[in-house]
Amino acid sequence: MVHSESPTKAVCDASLDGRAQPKGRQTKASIIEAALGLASHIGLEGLSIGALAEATQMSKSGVFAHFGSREELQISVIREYYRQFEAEVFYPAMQARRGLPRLQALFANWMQRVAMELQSGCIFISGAVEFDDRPGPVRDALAHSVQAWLAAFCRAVVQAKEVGDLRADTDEHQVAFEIHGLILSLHFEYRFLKNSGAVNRAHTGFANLLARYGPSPLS
Amino acid sequence: MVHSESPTKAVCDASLDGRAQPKGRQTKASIIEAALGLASHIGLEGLSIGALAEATQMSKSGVFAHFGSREELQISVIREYYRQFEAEVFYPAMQARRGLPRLQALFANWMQRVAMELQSGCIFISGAVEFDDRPGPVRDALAHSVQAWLAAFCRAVVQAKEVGDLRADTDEHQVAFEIHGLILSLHFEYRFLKNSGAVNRAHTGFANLLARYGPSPLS
DNA sequence: CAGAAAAAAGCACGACCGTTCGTATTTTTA
DNA sequence: TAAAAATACGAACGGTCGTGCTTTTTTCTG
Repeated sequence: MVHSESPTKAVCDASLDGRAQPKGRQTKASIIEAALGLASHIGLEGLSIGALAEATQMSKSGVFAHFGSREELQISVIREYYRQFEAEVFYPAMQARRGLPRLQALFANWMQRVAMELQSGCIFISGAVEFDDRPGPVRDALAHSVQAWLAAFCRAVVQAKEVGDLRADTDEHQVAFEIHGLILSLHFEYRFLKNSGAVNRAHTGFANLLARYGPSPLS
Repeated sequence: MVHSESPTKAVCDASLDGRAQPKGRQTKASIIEAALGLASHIGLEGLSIGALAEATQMSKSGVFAHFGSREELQISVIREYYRQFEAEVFYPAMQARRGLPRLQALFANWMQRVAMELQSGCIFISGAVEFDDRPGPVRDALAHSVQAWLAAFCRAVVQAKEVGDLRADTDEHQVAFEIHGLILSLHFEYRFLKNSGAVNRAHTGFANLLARYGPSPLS
């Protein structure tokens, strides 16, 4: 419950006091926050209600009652992760000028979020691996979030084309595919192999990409 | 080191008959094979001895006795996957000429193995996500296998440099990083998002990479 | 402040987990 | 072929899982 305040539902008053918000919602929010912390370490599948109850100093049934099922809990975690991802990766980059600056900001924030924040991993990546063979509502929620983000990234690439920062014949999906690859490779090498050189390689890879897709000096 | 050719123990006679091999080893091998099949669907962490017993039509304790612990079973699976990876990705590509042809063969086989074989995923990738925060012998075995393969791939890049198929100033680790990214992006989009266009994007990405690192026409 | 409503706890369940142990059955060896 | 060794089984253990039910406690409201 550091800052977690959902601007969607009620008016925001958590900064003042938690009282105008019904008690239930705010403990639910704090449960989700703890769950997100756990899930980013051990994965969505590793998330257990027992461990979550211990982490929040509650009883298992007390935690459970807020969601009604484990799947609903997992979906709530996915939604919260998406919200934070938006808030820390997407929106800040929107302040940068359209085109290359915004693209660079998006990539930098993405890198930061996905691999470099101490400890916690990215549940878009771990979830993709856990649920690639497991259909159901959790997978659907995850795929929906991931696709929303990738689509947003693609839009930024298109804008960069329109502004003239990328060649007019650039295939935005190809660019997104390759950049996503850099992120995934960074996640793999930095998080799993503990190879800190991966950070620079991701930066270099991004620069190489821009050099290739950047406007040709002759046109 | 992709050294471990690992027909280490007995002479290979499984092709003829299983009889010269002690009975235990051959059922153990069949257990591992079934375990590998299970693990590539549900992950190394999802592998359970009960499910494995059911798949092999054995009792839980009968399966268990061959390994002594679940971790040892997981490690056996990792070793077997590495062996198959070697046999299907690495060795076949060794028949191609050093340099670009071999690099292309390695990449093609890698793609095939990692994402395109129906259903089963890559436990190097799923394992990396499952064990990036979980120290222990399983993680060590996995990291060892992964690093052996990545090192072998790097060697092929160096050879391509030596032969003159890549620019002399190419950083082989950077190339490996970016190609690994293409594989991971393929795995992500093809396996999780079920986007079949990812196959062509990986190919295109590889071609783009070669164009960049290929010998400059001026030198 | 009282009563209604919401929230959390307590308890129990069936299922599955990895693991152990004693025993029956094979397979290998002498 | 008989003894010895390897192999498989069945039952059971303590533990954790997700999930229902009932009761107690807390919070909100008139």
